[in-house]
Amino acid sequence: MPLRHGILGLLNYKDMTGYEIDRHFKSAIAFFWYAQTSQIYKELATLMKYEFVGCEIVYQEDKPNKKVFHITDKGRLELDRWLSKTDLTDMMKYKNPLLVKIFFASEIDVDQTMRLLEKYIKECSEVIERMNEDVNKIGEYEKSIGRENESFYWGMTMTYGLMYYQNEIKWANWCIDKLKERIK
Amino acid sequence: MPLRHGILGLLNYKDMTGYEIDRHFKSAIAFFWYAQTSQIYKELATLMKYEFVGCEIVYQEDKPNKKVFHITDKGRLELDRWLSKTDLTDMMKYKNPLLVKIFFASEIDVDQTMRLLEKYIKECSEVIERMNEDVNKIGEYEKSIGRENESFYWGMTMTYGLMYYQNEIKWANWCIDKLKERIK
DNA sequence: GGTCCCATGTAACAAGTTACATGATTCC
DNA sequence: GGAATCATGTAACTTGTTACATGGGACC
Repeated sequence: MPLRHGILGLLNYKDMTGYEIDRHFKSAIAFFWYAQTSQIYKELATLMKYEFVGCEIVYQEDKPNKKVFHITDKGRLELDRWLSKTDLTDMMKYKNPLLVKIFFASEIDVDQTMRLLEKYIKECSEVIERMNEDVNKIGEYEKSIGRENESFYWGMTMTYGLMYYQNEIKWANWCIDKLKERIK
Repeated sequence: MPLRHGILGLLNYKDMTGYEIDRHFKSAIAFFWYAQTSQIYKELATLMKYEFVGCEIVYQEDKPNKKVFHITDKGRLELDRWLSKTDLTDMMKYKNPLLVKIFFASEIDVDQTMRLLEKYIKECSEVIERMNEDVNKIGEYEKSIGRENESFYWGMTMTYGLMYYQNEIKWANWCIDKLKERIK
């Protein structure tokens, strides 16, 4: 349910439109929970059904009309219930399609596997670059969310991201070295 | 599609029953692609429909009858097609429910967050322990799969697992230190 | 008597993906 | 003239989860 509760978490900071929520999921949250725009709107509909959120329609002249969502007491209760759970089963269900490919890589030739790993290193570097830009936007983010204290935990996820992608690069380079040893 | 192609990958090594495939997904593959038993049987049905696999029923007296699956030429073609793709979009859709929780952790008290992180460290350590046991079973695995060369790539995923979970522990400890600084 | 291994699934549901659909305004 | 921003979704489909269902044999 991370998407569901992620949306509740954002609405707990301040009222937002689906569009704004989507933008958060495509910036600060993107590297650890990518969500489709369509899924966010679908999830908002579900949250309305459960009465975890409510909404008001705001009519605008220069821009399209919008629905501003707000969290309800029931929603806040649900958010706290979820955040307080220390159950880790979800967290231990790590899934990595790249490793599935590597596991069976003996079927394909070594060059192709190396190219895949090199491409992966490039992608990871780009994620790190984007994240470094985001770190500088921390003040901006605080303003958009209207709170200061939250950035402490935001920093913790950012540090995670940097450590994670650096580790990925380290591993991929190690693999490439091993593969080079093998073909020579 | 990693589950689909994971099954094809295993059947490419040798013929297996759904039960055997399930056991592989719960041992060597478990830490990077956990699959429900029910989903494996469902996926096998889909693979039959596409004619990527075929099966024979083997009647047994002392044990329940079983269906032994084998990969078809069409299935082998599909496996190679998937393995050769160097598209990384799937790989970059990293999802981490723990980070979603940490991102919003300012809502709950610091002690609870620390307990969550400590529990996570424990779980990660256990995964590492289990993996270390598995490394010693490498010969056994080779026998069960009937090949030698494959364990090279299997080793690459094992190294990944060890690096990944060690990195997780490192990060979680860093977070706990930061939280301790904060409350004192 | 209880648990583990072997062995296979179905049904209902939840979550996520892909493709499509619309349309005005603003900025370069 | 084209791209980006604002703004909201639906429909069809795929993938994954949870709960249920069955049952014999081996081992302690």
